Amino acid sequence: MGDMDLQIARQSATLRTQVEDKLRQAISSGRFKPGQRLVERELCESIGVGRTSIREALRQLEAEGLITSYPHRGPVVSTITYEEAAQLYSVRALLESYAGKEFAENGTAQDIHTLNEAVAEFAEAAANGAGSRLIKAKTAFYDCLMQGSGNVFVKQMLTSLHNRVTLLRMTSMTQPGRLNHSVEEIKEIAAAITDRNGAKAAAACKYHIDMAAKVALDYLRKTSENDGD
Amino acid sequence: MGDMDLQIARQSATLRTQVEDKLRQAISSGRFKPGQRLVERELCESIGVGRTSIREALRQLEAEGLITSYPHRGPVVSTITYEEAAQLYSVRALLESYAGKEFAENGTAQDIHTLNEAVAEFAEAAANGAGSRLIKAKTAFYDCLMQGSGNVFVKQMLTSLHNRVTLLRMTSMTQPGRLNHSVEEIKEIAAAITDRNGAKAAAACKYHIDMAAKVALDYLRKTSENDGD
DNA sequence: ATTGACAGATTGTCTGATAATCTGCTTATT
DNA sequence: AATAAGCAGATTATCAGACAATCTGTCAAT
Repeated sequence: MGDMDLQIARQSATLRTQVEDKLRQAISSGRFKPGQRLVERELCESIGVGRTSIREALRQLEAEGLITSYPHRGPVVSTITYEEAAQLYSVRALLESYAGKEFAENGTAQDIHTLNEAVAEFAEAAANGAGSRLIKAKTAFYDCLMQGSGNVFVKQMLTSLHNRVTLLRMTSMTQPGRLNHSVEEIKEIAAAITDRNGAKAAAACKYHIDMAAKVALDYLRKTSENDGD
Repeated sequence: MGDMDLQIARQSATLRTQVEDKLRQAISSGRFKPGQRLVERELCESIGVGRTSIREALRQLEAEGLITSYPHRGPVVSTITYEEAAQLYSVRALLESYAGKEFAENGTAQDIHTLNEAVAEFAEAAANGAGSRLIKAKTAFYDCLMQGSGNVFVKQMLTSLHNRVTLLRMTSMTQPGRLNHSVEEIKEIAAAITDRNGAKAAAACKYHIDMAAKVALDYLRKTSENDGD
C-alpha cells in the first residue's frame, strides 16, 4: 500500500460545510458581488439543498463577515468602505508581522523548509503567469506563514481577513508591475525567517502588506470617486 | 423634541439573536462548563424555542469559537489548553496595544472623556467590591477602548477574544491582590491616552495584559497538574 | 408632494418525518 | 481474557410544508 493517502474522500463531513465552501468560493471568485442580495430559495435551487443547510451556512458566513444580514430582509454580500479597507490592511500588517516574527523565532525547521518551497512555487507561477496557479501558490504561502506562527488565534483571524480582502474585488497583484515587487517582498520575508531574524521578518511582512495596501487603496480611491455618495 | 432617545426597544430583532445572547451568557457565566455537551432538544426545552433558532444560534457561537461541534455528535462548549491560553493572551496583548496606541493618537476628545468616566466607575466598583458592577464596569472600559481604536476589525477580534477568555473559567481579578493592581494599570492606560502618548499607551496596555496572563497561566498550570493527561 | 392602504415577496420560526451516524452493550470467536 | 461483530438507543443532519411577521413597491387619495 505504500504511502498512499489514507484519507477517504470523507464526503465533506456535512452538507452544510460544503455549502459554506461553495458560497465562500462564489463570493471570493466574484460570482456573487458585494452588495448583491442572496435569496434563500434561489440558493436552495442553484445549490440543490434544503433551506436548513443554506440558512446555517449563511449564519457561518455572517459571523465571518463575508455577508451581512438584515432582519426580515435577508443576507447581502458585505461591502467594504474605503475607511474599512484601510483598517483591514492595518490589522493585517499588525498580525502578519507578528506571525512572521514568531515564525522566525520559534518555527520548526520543517515549517521553514515548506515555506521556502511555497515561495519557489509562487515565484515560478508568477514567471509563467498562470492565474489560478498563482492564487493557489499565494494561498499556500500564507497558509504556511500562519501555520508557522504557531498561534491558532492569529491563524484564524488572518484567514478571516484574507477572505474579506476578496470583497474589495481587486487583486493588488493584477496591478501592472505589482506582481514582481510582490515576489521580491515575499522572498525577503522567507529569507528573514530562514535567517531566524525575527525583527527583520516582521519588518518585511509589514512592508509587504503596506505596499499591497497602498496599491489597493489608491485604486479604490480612484474608482470610488465616481460613485461616492 | 430635543435630544430625546428615539430608539424603540426593538425587541431584539430576531429570536435567534436572543438565543445567541442567552447561550453566550450561559457559557461566560459558567452555567455551561467547558467540555459540556449541548443537546439540541434540551436547549429547545430550557429556552423554549424551536430547533431552527437553536441550531442557527449554535452555528454563530461555533464561528465565534465558543463552542466546537463534531459532525453527528453535536456541539460541546470549547475547551482551551494551556498553550492556547498563552497564545490567546499574546494576541490580546498585540491587539490591545494597537488599540491603545491608535486611541491615544487619533481618538476623539469625546471618546477620551468617556474612557475616563469608565475608569472612574471601575475604580469605584473595585473599592466597593460589587461583583456584577465590577464586571459591567470592566466591560464598559473595554468597549470604550475598542471603540476609540477606530478600527472595526480590531474591535470585532478583541470582542471575540474577550468572550473566549471566559472559557478559562477563572477571573484573574479574583486572585488576591490582583484587583488593585488591575485598577492601577487601567488608570495608567487612561492617563497615557489622555496625554495623547501613543507609545506609552501601547506599553501600558501590553503590561496590563501580560500581568493578567501571568496570573491566569500560573493558575492554570497549578490546577492542571492534577488532570493533565 | 406626501400620506395611507394594499398586495406580493421573503424571511423567521415551528413541527413532523426520515436517514445517517455515533455510542455503548451484548454476544460470539479465537 | 482479549478482540471482533453486531445490535439497539440516542442524537444529529436534512428535508418538506406551513404560517405569521415584516419589508417593499405601487397606486390611489388628500
